[in-house]
Amino acid sequence: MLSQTEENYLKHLLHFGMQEGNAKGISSRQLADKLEVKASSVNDMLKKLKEKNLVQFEPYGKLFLTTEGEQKAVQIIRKHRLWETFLVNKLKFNWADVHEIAEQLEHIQSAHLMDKLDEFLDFPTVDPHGDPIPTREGLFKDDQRISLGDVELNTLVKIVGVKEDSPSFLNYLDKLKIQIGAIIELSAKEEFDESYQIKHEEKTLHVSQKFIENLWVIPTS
Amino acid sequence: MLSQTEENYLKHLLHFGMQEGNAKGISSRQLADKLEVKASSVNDMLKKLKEKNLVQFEPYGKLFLTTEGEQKAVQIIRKHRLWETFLVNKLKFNWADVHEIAEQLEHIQSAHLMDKLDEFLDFPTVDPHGDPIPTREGLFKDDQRISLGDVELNTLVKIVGVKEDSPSFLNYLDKLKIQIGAIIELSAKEEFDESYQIKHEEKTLHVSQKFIENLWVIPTS
DNA sequence: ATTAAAAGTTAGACAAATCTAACTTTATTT
DNA sequence: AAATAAAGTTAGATTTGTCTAACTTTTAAT
Ligand SMILES: [Mn+2]
Ligand SMILES: [Mn+2]
Ligand SMILES: [Mn+2]
Ligand SMILES: [Mn+2]
Repeated sequence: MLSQTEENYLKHLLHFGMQEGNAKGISSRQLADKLEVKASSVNDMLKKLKEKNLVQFEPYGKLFLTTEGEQKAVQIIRKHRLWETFLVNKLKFNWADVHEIAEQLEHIQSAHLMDKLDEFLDFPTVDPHGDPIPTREGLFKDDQRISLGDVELNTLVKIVGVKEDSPSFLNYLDKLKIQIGAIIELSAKEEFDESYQIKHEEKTLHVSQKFIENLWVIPTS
Repeated sequence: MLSQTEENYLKHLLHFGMQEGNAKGISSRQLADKLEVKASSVNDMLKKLKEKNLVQFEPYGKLFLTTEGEQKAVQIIRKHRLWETFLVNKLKFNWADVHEIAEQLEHIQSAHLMDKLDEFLDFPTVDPHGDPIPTREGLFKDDQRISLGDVELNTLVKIVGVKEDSPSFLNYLDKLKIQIGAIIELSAKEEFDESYQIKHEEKTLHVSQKFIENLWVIPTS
């Protein structure tokens, strides 16, 4: 059985897209920053995970999750998202407050519990932030969402999720009364500071590039 | 913040009735057996908990939980029992299967979560095994339950709980179709092997002394 | 092509929670 | 009271995950 720490390393590796064959392999440096430990700690842990056949790497070489490591990581993400869904849908938590608690709950060891919770939640496919919930078998429904940052001006889109679920961003969305499911239009770009105008329910809002890049959308036909 | 290990020590000390002023102070030997560690490990941990003002003890002397230690322990028990209630009432777990998972869930750190869960469960006062759930403030409703082992023959009683929530005992009760709330009568005792006859819904059952001592009951007037 | 910067690695140390083995104190027998 | 057993303590070792500080390799800049 994996320790919570080992699980966290695997999860972050998957979030960084470190699956086998994925070109944009990320540095252990960034992993260290993200996990808020020193690079040497990351190095020590990677050796340990390699020993357990969960990652693959050679000194000064490329780093990858093995299939086994990826599967483990996916299950942790599944648990994280199911718990977040529970907290919001059942316990009526604000969507900005659930991530921290889910960081703890994702390490509870009981496959049976997750099956029961999944059923109780009526088999949700996305979490409160619009992130897909993998199946029991570890499969993600393939999704067509794109970043609002990649959308042409004057296209109608539906917001389906957020990239980063930081409280500051989520609370900002709440303040603007923008929720998942909202239909918006990216109506203008201000070259000077790369800011944008978006239209939402008759109102026009003015937001930053960072803001629009943080939203997942799908075009509405 | 306390580690899970520290929390487990405190919880077990409370279960052993080690509150200040309680005469039946238990030995660290028994604590070691229960926690499945060596006596020396217990000794090390007790020193640490003493340092943190959670227990009080001198070498070769009596051992007690401080008020602070007791409060912490009560909160852990509260969390354990609320989670068990959630698992049975909401996720439809069998009452024999929840203890193990609650052992993990009791260590999740979020007072807000427990308040929300408490509300979601409609403020339960007892867990699925009939054990009282302390309030937010750490108070146990004082209870009149007594052991079925201490009941006179031919008294009608209502089963309100079980002492040990081991799967073997709980599954045995399921097999006998005896649930919490059942009205039974202790109808006869066999001197030879200290076994008993109990009446339950027209049927007469034959059970051991260990069995009846494991049930909490209240007399029905 | 050198040099400088960044990234990655190693050795040695530390705190937490555990252990074994030896020792001391207290309790129980005879 | 002396001997034996049980309980409790201590010292020193181990494992996990981290650190610092020094070192090596790779990448970027001049
Ligand atoms: Mn999250
Ligand atoms: Mn999420
Ligand atoms: Mn329990
Ligand atoms: Mn219980």
